[in-house]
Amino acid sequence: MMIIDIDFNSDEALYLQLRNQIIIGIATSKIRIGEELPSVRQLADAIGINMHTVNKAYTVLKQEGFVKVDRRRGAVVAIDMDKMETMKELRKDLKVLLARSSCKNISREEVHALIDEVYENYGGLD
Amino acid sequence: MMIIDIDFNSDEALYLQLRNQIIIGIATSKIRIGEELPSVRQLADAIGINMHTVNKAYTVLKQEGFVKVDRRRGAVVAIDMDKMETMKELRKDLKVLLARSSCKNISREEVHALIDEVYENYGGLD
DNA sequence: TGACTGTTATACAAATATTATAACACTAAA
DNA sequence: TTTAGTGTTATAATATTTGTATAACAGTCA
Repeated sequence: MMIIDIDFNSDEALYLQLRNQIIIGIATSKIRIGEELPSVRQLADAIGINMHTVNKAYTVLKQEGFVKVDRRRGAVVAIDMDKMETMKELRKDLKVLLARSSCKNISREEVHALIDEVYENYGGLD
Repeated sequence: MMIIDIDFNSDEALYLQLRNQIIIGIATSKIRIGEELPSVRQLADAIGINMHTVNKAYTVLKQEGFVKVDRRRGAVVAIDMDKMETMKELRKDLKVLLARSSCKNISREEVHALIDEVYENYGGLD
């Protein structure tokens, strides 16, 4: 199972930290397509948080098309290829992110380089 | 003065919508460095929201180094060049964003293209 | 003085986040 | 068939965040 580390001092909601780390886990193949996520009770116990907080993360992941739920196997990684929807969201997020960086004198080239850096760090996913 | 349009049906907090739009406004030179933002009361009236909501947006912008406060002139656009800090935050945001896109089969090249597209749309800021 | 700044202090309502128990329907294995 | 494991749902309680509402304060400027 992948390692999840939650920052209880972060201002980011627990269920969102969980969601983000699971998405990163999928992208970096620490969790494979078809693989089962730990049960809500297991993961909640392991982290030391409530079952419902994990359940909320799983529900969001399901709505966003990262997992499907199988009665027999629990939450299973399964990607919905809603590429258009995702592109739309990405564009909106990037608008703010690029405005922020531009204000702070971070050039377009530096952003491109930063992206490549993150990709390399992930170990060449493409 | 720049145009602010708030989506009251959005799940994004009003003060964050405000913050983001002002940052985009600065990046796209709709508000220039040294220029004064409308007073909290003026802007609140114009949008039809409470003074404190605008004040919160301004406080966040100040903490993040986008405006400074002048007793005489109110909130003035002034960028703190805390480039290192901003880079760190960008990297963290990009980690999640790129993981998300990678899961949805959006390639590295498509992300680069999307970024260039947003930049072009802004009118070539650098 | 008078009108305007941001700031601060309360108070309140609504929504969200988190925890806590408990039960339900279903599945798989003993 | 019992038992233990899934996710799901319901209900309740608490804490935090968000947004609004008044009101006052100290400083600035015409």
